[in-house]
Amino acid sequence: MASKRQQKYWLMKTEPGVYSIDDLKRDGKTYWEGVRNYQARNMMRDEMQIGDGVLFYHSQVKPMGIYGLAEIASEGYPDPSAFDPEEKYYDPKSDPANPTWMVVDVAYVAHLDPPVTLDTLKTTPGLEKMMVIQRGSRLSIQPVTPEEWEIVLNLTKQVS
DNA sequence: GCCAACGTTGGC
DNA sequence: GCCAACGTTGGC
Repeated sequence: MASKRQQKYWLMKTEPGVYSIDDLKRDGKTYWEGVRNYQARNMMRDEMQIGDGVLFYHSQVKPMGIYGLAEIASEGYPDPSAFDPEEKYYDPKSDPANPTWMVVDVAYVAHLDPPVTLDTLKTTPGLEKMMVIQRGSRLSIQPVTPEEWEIVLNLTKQVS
């Protein structure tokens, strides 16, 4: 067995009206259904590993920003919502024998209090390259560097 | 509510 | 395989 590789860090975006950090706290764990973007799919399928850190970002809310922490709780597996015609995320083109879309499990870790707002991210030295602050950045799953992770956590307190 | 960014679709 | 049209995301 290969030695455990370095922990990686991610930012995952949701609208609180769809799935919020409060929902995740209530559920403890969820699977990240509904991603229909190949770049994001590839990260879940190929790169995420159990124990990776997640910045839980909320869009479409005031103020926008990082509201909590989570962690990756499984490796990638086929997205069940793609196969269910009743599901909003149903994709008739995805063949269960050769699934197009993948999910990972995501487990609750903590709320951030206060949340780290988008405005703060934009004005904090060291975060200039973060994908989430770039204009037109629509990717719902983004890689975060260890340095960025460290800086973000130093901007707030964690509460469970 | 607007509209820029940008991924996807479909005609050719 | 190109690229214009279209739809969606998401900040403002």
